[in-house]
Amino acid sequence: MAYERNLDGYKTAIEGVYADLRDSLLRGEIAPASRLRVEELRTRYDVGASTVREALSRLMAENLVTSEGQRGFRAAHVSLTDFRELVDTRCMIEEQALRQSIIKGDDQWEADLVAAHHRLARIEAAVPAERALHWEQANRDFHDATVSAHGNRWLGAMRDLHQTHWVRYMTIAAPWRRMPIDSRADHQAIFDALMDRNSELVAALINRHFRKHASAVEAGLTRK
Amino acid sequence: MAYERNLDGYKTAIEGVYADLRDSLLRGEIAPASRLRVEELRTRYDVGASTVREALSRLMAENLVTSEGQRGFRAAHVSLTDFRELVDTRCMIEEQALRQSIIKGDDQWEADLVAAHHRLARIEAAVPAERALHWEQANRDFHDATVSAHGNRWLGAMRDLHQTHWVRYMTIAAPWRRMPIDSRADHQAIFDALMDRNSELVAALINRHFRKHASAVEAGLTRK
DNA sequence: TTCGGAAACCTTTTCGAAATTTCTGCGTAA
DNA sequence: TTACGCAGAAATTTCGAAAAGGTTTCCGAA
Repeated sequence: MAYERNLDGYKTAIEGVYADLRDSLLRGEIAPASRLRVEELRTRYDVGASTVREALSRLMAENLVTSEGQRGFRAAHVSLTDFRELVDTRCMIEEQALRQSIIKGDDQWEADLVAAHHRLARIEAAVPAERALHWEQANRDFHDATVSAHGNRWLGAMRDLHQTHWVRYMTIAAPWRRMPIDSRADHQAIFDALMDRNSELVAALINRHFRKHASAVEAGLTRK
Repeated sequence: MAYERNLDGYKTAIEGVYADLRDSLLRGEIAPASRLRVEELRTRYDVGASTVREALSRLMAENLVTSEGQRGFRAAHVSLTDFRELVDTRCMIEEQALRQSIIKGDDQWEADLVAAHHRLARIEAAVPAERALHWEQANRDFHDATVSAHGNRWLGAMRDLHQTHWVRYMTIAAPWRRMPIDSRADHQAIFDALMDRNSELVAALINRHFRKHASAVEAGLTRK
């Protein structure tokens, strides 16, 4: 298991280990529920025991890692039940963020949204090769732009957390599912409804949109 | 600043320091935004540096402590803006948890709710001396009982987090406000609406109930 | 006086070994 | 066969000192 990581560019060693470990967890390189032995990580990153422990402690903040007194750390477990609960709350959070954004959104919000949607639409209309390269980022930017006017940090933090775990489930259970077949129409519809400031329609659309993505993950989770 | 703490009863020293520090933070014994020096805490609890650091790292999970690379830890800051955002999301979360509970609630939920409401009503009808002693716990138990059937761990975790910070703001900004004058009528109305499974009414009542509490805190925060 | 820089000081961060606890495998007794 | 217990191994947790980085103070030059 000899692989060297680059921990440069971070202010402290803890941050470097934290970032790399987080990345491994989100990429699915570390299996859910597997043990994260301090001694093992210590040699992998070539740092002290407490540096590793502190990085792991910080990952506990995002529920990516769990710990049980005197029994070490583990990667967060995954389950169909857990994922379904995640989807439910994610829908709720996104819906609320969108409703707030529609209420508070100013010209700047609209302008940013138009731009983000334009970029995404271009990519979704492009050939598969290009899509694969940029879609993920453009998709995320678009969704971020839709809610960018909500202006509530607590809501934002919850949204980030749910997005993080969503990505992890995607990677673990449906890594092939890069871009859902019909997301282009979804995004157009959401964009139009937002420009109309039609909250009810936006709410209905985003729920459907998310649950469509979710079903692919559920299928992947069930298969195992 | 010589005060001895009891760290017994915890599996690890980290957990003990974590629990005591958390308590101090919630009691307002540690001022918001004040620095949390490792060296100072080290001597206070008579433990090693990394034990303190890890306890602080775990408090970061709950946003009770912040850290900036190479510049140590600080108690979370408070502000009127932050509190208002907290209140908004707390209302949203509680409303959703209640709606889910109403949908999923079974006989057990109803029975527990009746019992919790009964206990709370007794205390709210009692003489001030007794109220002061038990109201806080009974109030919390009642609200927990109202949402106990929602069955979504993500929602539950968010709810706990918001409740934690709510308590902190209460303690910091309005420590005298033990029991709002008219919470008795509020709780009765919420209870009745729940038994009727009237979601819309419950939603309206809980928002009003929370914002009533919140205004006392806002006044306290503004005064400073 | 004001500014720049350097030294002294303080704090955070990092490490590795020691202490503590849990896990594992094996032998013994019921 | 199953249960129990007890070493030995393995892993976690804890400590305190040393290294690294930030902050303050003070001195001299402009």
